[in-house]
Amino acid sequence: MATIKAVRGTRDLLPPDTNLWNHVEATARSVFARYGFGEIRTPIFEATELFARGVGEETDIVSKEMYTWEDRGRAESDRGQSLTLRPENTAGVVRSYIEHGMAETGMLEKLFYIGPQFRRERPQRGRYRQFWQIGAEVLGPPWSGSDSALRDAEVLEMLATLLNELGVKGWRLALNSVGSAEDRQRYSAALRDALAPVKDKMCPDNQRRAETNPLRVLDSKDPNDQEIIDGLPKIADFLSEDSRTHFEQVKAALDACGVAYAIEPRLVRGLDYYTRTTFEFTVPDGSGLGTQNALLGGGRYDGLSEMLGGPKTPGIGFAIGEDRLILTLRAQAAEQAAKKLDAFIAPMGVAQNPGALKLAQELRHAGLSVEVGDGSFRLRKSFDAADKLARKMIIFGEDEVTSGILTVKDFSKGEQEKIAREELAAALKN
RNA sequence: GCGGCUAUAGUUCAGUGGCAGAACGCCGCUCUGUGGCAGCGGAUGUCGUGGGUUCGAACCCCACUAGCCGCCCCA
Repeated sequence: MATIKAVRGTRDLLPPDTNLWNHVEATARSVFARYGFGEIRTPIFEATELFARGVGEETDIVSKEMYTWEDRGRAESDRGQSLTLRPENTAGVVRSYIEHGMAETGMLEKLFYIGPQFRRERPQRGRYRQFWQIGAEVLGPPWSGSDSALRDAEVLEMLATLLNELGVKGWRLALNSVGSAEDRQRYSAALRDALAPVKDKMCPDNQRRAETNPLRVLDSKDPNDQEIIDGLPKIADFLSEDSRTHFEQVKAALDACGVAYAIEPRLVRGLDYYTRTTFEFTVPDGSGLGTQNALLGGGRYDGLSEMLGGPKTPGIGFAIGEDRLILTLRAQAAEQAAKKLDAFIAPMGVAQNPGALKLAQELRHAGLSVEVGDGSFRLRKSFDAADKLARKMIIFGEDEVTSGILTVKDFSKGEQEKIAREELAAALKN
């Protein structure tokens, strides 16, 4: 009979890998807490319309990558509703913000999330159909200071701190401003005009983009088209006074904090809701990501709340590709020191099993990590198992029970000592 | 969604038309309370799935599925 396997583009995360996942998430939580972020958990599926309106009907994500189905509820109210597994989390967070009237506090909200997202793409290294994002959003009514450049810089500085604390090497921050929605509109029109006479000479992909989304032409990697692209109008020339000032303020604050960045006029992000500041953190070749070298991306989305029918709520946020972060850490890290248990108890004979379990209970209650072997194991087998799992092995046999003195082998030193049972927990902590 | 490469033991892989293999790992014994070394023995398996060619297919052909690499796009 055919065995059932994890569906394409999904995978199991197993120990010891999950240790690294937990480490990454714990570090992120710790950093976020220091910057005043609280955790939000939104549903894994939402009304399809949320993403259509928020992320943008024309984006690849919405037009061809979503897992969407029609609900079959009994109630008239939910029958036939179109639902979608979330392809990203920002729209859900903003929906929740509006729904719970968080704007009414007049305060800035700082929210972070960690969770799976779903996109139906061709799987590849660093790209899965169920993938994890660690993200955060800063949002609030305009009078909360949510549109201040200070917040952009704070978020970027926080990301630099997080990557450094995780030990990511060689990261690079690419920064750009795509301007307000109006700036973008004008720039897009200018690009279309500039491309019209020359697009026939470009590759088919770029010809298509010139029509549908001219900003994306800037991203093109096609070497033959670079000359044309270099000659296109620059976004910087289309920024309004406000947008320009805002961008300058972001840069000034980053300079003050010593966060290095590279201005990249061609950095255009694909989601429709981005305005003004956009950014991306990449890692160098050889960091385990292949061509998917974007570790995280984000930007400002001053109009998103209104697109979803909410009050004017400027915001800025980012999403880290946790799968990619893990790949990078694994590729960059020298041999990961395997986490070992504090002790392995080897009962000598099945008659000692109950007593061995009792000893394990005592040690575990004392805060130690302990595994128990089985009395049927030969001593040699116990040694083999213990050496793989634990730093020390406790021999638990008749002699030890009657004398109350336990034999403890320390694998790192290769030494063996006798320790009284009352002192065992304390001794194992060293 | 498009193109290329790949799929054999738990793992890494060899085998390119004639008995299904190696290394590591696993289990047992030498060796019933002192292992890791060594020696001996053992199990590894629908050769990704289905079909075709052939006296005979892991090997050649077709389809499918999955993985990897690139494109598109994105985290």
